[in-house]
Amino acid sequence: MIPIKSTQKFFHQLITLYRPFENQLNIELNKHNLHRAQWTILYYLYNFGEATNIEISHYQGVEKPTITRTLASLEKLGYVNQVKGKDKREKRMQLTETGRNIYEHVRVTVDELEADILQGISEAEQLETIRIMETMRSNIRK
Amino acid sequence: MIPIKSTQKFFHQLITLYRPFENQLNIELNKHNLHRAQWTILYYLYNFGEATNIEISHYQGVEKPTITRTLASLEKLGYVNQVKGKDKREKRMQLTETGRNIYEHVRVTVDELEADILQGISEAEQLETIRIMETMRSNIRK
DNA sequence: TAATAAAGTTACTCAAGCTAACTGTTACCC
DNA sequence: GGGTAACAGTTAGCTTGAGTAACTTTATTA
Repeated sequence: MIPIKSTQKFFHQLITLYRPFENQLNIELNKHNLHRAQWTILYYLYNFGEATNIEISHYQGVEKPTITRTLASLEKLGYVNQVKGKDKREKRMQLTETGRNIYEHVRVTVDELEADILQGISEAEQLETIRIMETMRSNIRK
Repeated sequence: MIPIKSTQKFFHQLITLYRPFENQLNIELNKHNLHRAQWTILYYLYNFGEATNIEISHYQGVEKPTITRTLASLEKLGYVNQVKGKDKREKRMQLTETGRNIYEHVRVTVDELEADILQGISEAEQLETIRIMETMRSNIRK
C-alpha cells in the first residue's frame, strides 16, 4: 500500500470535517428557520453591503439559478430587498432592517458554535489557516 | 457595524472554499463515473481496510441510511464486497481487487487536482493545517 | 425467556447544487 | 441607427446526498 501524501490527507480531512460542521451549523440555523445557503448570503450582504446575483454567485463559486432561488426565499421572508442598480437588468439586493436584526441575532449563537469548534486553536493558528484557505480559494478560481 | 471576528471569517472561508472544491472534485470523479460520497468510502476502505456501515457513518459524521445507499452503489459496481463479520447483523465490507485498482487509478488525477489547489502552500503549512482540522473534528464529535 | 439493544434497510422528504433554454435589457459595430 | 451579440436574471427540470421514522433481523441482558 502506497503511503498517504499530505495533500491526500489534507483534502480527506477537509471533506470529513465539512459535513459534520455544516450539519451542526444547520441545526443551529434551523432554530431560527434559516438554512446554510441563506445564511451565507446574509453574511455576504451584512459584511459587504449590496450585491447582485452575479456578484454573489462569483463570490461563492455557485451558479446563478442557485442564488436566484435563495435570494427569492430571503426576499419572501423580508430579509432582503431590491435597490436601484445601474441597469434595468441588474437586480441589486441589500439587507432590510429585519434582515440585519435577524443576522445579528443569529450571529450570536453561531459565534458560540464556531468558538466551540475552534476550542484549543489559537488566534494565530486561526489567522494562519485563513491565509492558507484564501490561497486555496484563489487557486481554485483559475 | 461590528468588526468580523477571526472565527467568523474562518468558517465563512471554510464554507465558500468547500463548495467550489467539491465541485472540482466531482468534475474529476465524474470522468470515472464516481461521486464524492463514493470516493470518500473508497478512500476509507483503501486506507483503513474493512469497515461496517456504523464505523463509516461514525467516521464521516453521517447517518446510517446515507452509508447504506452509497455502499450499495459501490457493491453494484463491484468495487466492494462483504466479508464475514463477528455477527450475522454486521455487514463488514472491503474493497475488491477492482475497487483497489479503480481507487489507485482515479487517485492519480485527484492527486493532481489537489496539488494544484495547494500550490504555494508548503508541506509544513499543510501538516499544520491538517493538525488544526483534526482538532476541529474532534471538537465537533462531542 | 421476554424485553431491550444493536446493525442495517426501506421509504420518504428536503436542501441545494447543476444544465439548458428562456426573457428582457444594454452594448457594440458596420 | 438597426441588427446582433453580450449580459443579468429566471424558469424548468434533474440529481446528489443529506435527514428522520419505522421497520427487520440478530444478539444481549435482566
